[in-house]
Amino acid sequence: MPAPRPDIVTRFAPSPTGYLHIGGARTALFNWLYARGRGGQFLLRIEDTDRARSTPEATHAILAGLDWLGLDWDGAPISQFGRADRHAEVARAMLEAGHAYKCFSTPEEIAAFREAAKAEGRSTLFQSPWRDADPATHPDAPFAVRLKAPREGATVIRDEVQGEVTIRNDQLDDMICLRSDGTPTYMLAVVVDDHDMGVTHIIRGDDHLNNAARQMQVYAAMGWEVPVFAHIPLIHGPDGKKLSKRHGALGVEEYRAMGYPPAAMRNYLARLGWSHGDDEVFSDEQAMSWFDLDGIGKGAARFDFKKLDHISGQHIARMTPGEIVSQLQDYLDATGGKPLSAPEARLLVQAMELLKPGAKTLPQILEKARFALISRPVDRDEKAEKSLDDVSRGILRELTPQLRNASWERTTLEEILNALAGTHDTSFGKLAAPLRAALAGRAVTPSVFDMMLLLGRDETIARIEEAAR
RNA sequence: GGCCCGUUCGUCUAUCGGUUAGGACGUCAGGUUUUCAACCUGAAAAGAGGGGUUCGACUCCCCUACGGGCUGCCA
Repeated sequence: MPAPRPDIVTRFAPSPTGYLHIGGARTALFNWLYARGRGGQFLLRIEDTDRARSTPEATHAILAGLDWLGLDWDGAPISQFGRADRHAEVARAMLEAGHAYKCFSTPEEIAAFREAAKAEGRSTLFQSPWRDADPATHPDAPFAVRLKAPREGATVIRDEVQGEVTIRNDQLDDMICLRSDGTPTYMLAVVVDDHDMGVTHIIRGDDHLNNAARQMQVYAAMGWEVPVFAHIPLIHGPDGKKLSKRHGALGVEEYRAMGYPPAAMRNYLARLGWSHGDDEVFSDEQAMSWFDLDGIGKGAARFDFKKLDHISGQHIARMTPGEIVSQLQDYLDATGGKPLSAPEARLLVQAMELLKPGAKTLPQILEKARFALISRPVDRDEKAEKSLDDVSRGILRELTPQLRNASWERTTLEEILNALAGTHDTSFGKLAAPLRAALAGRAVTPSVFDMMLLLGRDETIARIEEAAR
């Protein structure tokens, strides 16, 4: 474990315009790992300054997503919109200090400027005529507050992932800090909030890399200390293109509904774009102690369900029966399934060792557990029905009397079934199929002996008799 | 269009000037087997292209290609 750094503060700052998608979840995870691994703080801020697109439903979905993923934040989530007065105050201070100015250009004028610039092949960065206007000549009209950004020189971003990134100041325009209706823009709000919240490390998507340069100008104007930046590459879809809803830009709720345990999601997401040597499957504790900014890759990663499945299977294999059952309940809850009753839960805990080998997701365990959860009459699917022909029914009828007096243990049952197969000049393998059909109603099940042992003599015989009819 | 970032097996990645370029997922072959899996063994599989720098480049520099981002009174 690195030395404790309680002074470290990270944050996740989603805008509530939709569900928590996989990219956002990973950004949150990185911030969480970084802070938690160092004894620092992990804060949550909702960037809801866009009143038209922000919704309470989205905020709720994001909080629920983080909650499911197990990413706990410190303190109450902060609403950026709720801090509008403070943002305006900073804008005023910059205005007074001459770091910002009132711009009376209307959106129409700006649009016309850009169109003309484009037509003439000039830079479309807007150059406000009000930048150096005499305040005495200001009209009595609504105005936006623009940052008076330096036009000479360059701004360099020292990024923990991307290295030193230099952007010439003439590539940056005077960004708007306060809209003409007096509300703050994101560009101003992030800086003010990050500063006020004491954020020391900003880990976010690299779609903000260029923005960081403009934001640094605000830090400079206010004389604030610039936090450490780490712009992480975005996640791409399987085709290498931008992630879209069609292939993986699903909300984390979808992964919950697909039955991936949150611990597995954390593990998989952590490995997507970050690595620690050859370590692939690890615990939260390990991830927290290992996670560092220099282990983050520079290239965009693609989401791979196959690997997620594998990681998920590994985690399931390491969970205790009790943990799995409680995750099963969560899965059932997420998918609208009927919760497991107390006896059912106990039964699954007892049977878990034969249920979990090979399972990659929670529903796969449920499917394997089906035989134990159902009651007669056993509903058989097509494949199961097919294995119950007249011959096999006949064999099953021979079996039941033998089972009635047998001692109910694996070795005895094995002897009985092997002997029975022998008398019919066949292998036990052939016999197993109709037995599966009888006991579980499916062609794919756990071992027939395991099922018989768990079901007990009476239920086993009853199901076989039912199938043999 | 301008600016910025990226590019190692199909995928996630290791490598931080000298390696038979390593691991994992997936794939294929074999083994095991009571079904599906799981599991075990093995194999195929990579430095985008072109120039430099250097005794020596995946690694440093430049160009090109491709991908992504920003360029909003969105975040």
